[in-house]
Amino acid sequence: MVATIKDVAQQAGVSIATVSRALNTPDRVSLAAQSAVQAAIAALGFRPNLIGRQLRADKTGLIGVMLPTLSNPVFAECLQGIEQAALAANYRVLLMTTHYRADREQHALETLLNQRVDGMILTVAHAAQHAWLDRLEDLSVPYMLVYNQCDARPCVSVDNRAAAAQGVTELLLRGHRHIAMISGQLQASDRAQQRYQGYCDAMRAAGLVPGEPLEIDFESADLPPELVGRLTGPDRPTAVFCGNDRLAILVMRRLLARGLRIPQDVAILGFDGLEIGELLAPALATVSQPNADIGARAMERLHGWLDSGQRLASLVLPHGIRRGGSIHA
Amino acid sequence: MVATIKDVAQQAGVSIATVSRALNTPDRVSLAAQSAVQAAIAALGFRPNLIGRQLRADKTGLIGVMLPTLSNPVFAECLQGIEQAALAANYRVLLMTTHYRADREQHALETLLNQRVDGMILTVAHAAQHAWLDRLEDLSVPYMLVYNQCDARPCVSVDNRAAAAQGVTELLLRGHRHIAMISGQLQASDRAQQRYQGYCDAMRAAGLVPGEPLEIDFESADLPPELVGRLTGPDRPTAVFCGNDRLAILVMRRLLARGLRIPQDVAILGFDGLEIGELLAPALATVSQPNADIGARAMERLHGWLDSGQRLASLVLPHGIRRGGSIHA
DNA sequence: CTGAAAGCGCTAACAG
DNA sequence: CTGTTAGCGCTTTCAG
Repeated sequence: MVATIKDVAQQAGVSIATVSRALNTPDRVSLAAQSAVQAAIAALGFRPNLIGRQLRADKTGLIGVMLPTLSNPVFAECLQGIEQAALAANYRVLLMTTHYRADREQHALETLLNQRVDGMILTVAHAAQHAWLDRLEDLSVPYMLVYNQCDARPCVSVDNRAAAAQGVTELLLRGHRHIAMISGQLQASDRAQQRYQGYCDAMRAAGLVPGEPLEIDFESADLPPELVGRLTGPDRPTAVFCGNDRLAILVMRRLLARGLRIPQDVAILGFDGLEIGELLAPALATVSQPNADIGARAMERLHGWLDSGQRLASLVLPHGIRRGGSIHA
Repeated sequence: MVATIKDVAQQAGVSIATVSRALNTPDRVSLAAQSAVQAAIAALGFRPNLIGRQLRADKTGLIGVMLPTLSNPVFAECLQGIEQAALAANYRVLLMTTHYRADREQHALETLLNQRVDGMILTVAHAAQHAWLDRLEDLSVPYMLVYNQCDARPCVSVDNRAAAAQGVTELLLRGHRHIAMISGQLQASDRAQQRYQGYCDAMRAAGLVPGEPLEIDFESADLPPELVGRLTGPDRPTAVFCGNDRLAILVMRRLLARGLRIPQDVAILGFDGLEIGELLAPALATVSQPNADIGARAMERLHGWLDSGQRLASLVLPHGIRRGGSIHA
């Protein structure tokens, strides 16, 4: 059906080796052969089968990307950055999402490994203790973590703990003393834990007792009533720090619907820096991360690693504080 | 380094054929051999090289997905749906984005073809006349278009023209007579053209003269001043229909910043049904599409095609009208 | 139930 | 500069 290098060789009246050379090292082929091959390629509509090439070369030019979800624009933006950089480095992207589930992480990693991707860009639940990451190291498969932050692994992230502390300090500076933190399940995300640490740091530095984190499912579409009760009841906090912008948006919606005024009755601070937050009313204040950059830089570093064989260190990118109507009038 | 089927065979004291069978058709292998092979696999940490399998089978289990951008959540949500359905059907996703550029469309299609994906899910600029799509048909590579809507091709989409007309009719019902349409470049998107047609249909049905479309780059981060001038000047429209939600959000922001009240001074209607629009103030009214479903259904149909060899017809999914504060108080 | 051998499409020695 | 050949890892006849 579809033409192979053999057909081209026959059509052009040369050997398959010459065709291969004409394709890969044109300078080592006579002009006559070169043009005969080109003509044959055009006539047959030949396109090189990358599978054959990959098997032979033991390299695929594929980068495996594993992210929790694309419904959170944080990861979509990051993936956009990865894809951009991958294109520049002439790699292709194989995508898998895990929805914060360990079984899907495992399945994805296994699949990517079997597909013999040249390298991986991953966000995992817990970078520090992760049997599969250890396995990647054993196999010396180059990989970069994004969003995860962990001394022992190559990561591209912001300094989650410091960033969270700085964000909470903004709330403290505005006079808040009763500040709650809402987070996705700590057990499903080391970043969530680090951000909680940062919250604790800032509270303690101000001589306050940090509250327990109020956990909620990362992918839930709304707040559980119990949580809404705590945020609107008599003992409610005057400010809420949310572990990510998606949660912050859910909280804002629910509290506004309950008739609370933001920021007068309660201030809201997010984490991520989603663009869309700026368009909300009030505009969402947030600790911002350079999401597309995180992806792009991770891909660039992975490319360097793949090129040089040299494992690269982690990269901490600067975070920002975006002030907005949700924390001050 | 990494174990192959040969190593497993040696370790287990059987032939490579038996190993292969133990992997693929365990029932055709004796229990003794089976367990010897399993032991060897575990001992060596063997994982089957899919590249070898793919070359042999002339099937990759890969689905090529080509979308304009992931910065627009419409496509991220769609991709999420695709990925979900691909997982269920045991396919993997190879992702490329085009940023509405013809050269990148071409490059992506070429790459996917060379990588021998089993099928493709695509959004192209213009489905009707598209040389590469014709090429796919010639090669009988199964593909499904998403968002594009075109009689001659297999598409999963809403009825763009009817949906747009229905949306504009909502504005007409509220007494608007001077309704402008803002759109991404018509030349880069057949959907944009169809939606403009729908706008024209509704206007004419009301005895009004449709305006020329006001074009703006799909990926621009803000409105050009010239356009802002037209929307705020003395002859400004009382309602604006935007070809997608992202544009609508930009327009809302700009006009609010200029001191216009929405919807009293100007009503805004979007197209896409992004969730986030509900959280804006005022909430964005929009013509909604089932984005994740569009992706998932496209993948399911592609799977059917791949399974049966039977090309499947297009699927038109229902759209919705989401009323919101941006068109009525 | 098992093994030997061919071959998927391609590249890279190795000879000439 | 060019052709012959081996072989990447795997599945699948075809014999036994």
